[in-house]
Amino acid sequence: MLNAEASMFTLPLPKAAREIFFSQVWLIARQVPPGKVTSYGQIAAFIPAPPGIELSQHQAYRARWAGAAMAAAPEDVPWQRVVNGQGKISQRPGAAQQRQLLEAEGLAFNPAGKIDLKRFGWAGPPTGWLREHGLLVPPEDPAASPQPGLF
DNA sequence: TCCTTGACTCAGA
DNA sequence: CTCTGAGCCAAGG
Repeated sequence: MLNAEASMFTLPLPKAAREIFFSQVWLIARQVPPGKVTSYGQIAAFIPAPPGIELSQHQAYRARWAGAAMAAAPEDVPWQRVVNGQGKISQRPGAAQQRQLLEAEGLAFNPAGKIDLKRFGWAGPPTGWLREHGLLVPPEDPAASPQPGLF
């Protein structure tokens, strides 16, 4: 155990791996259209483990690495469209501005400060785009695609 | 060199 | 719905 008290810990990402990973986060974040949001974890799930990083470590930390990437995002990245997996804005200085920007794009927040991801959640990039950029294509939900020939 | 500092998510109870 | 625990460190001042 490490740092248990002050909220949450860690992000072990060596410089070389970080450069690759961050640029992929930004690439995906730039695809999120106005009026939609995605989450740190959803973006991160499209990105393969960077060279030299264990898969288990990647899976444990990639969402927080995505957060770190957004903190360092270039001007042209719509950082406000990335929220946490519960549909809430992660608490930090700048959170108020994020909410303001999203409301200006037409997003609605419930009294708990939560966005309805069924309504405003982004489906993610098209499969072809993901493949072109060397990103991971998520497995299809078998229940979502009806079998041809079956009633 | 020591110390601080970190935009997360998921499963279980 | 809320709450907990687990994941287990590299940079920069």
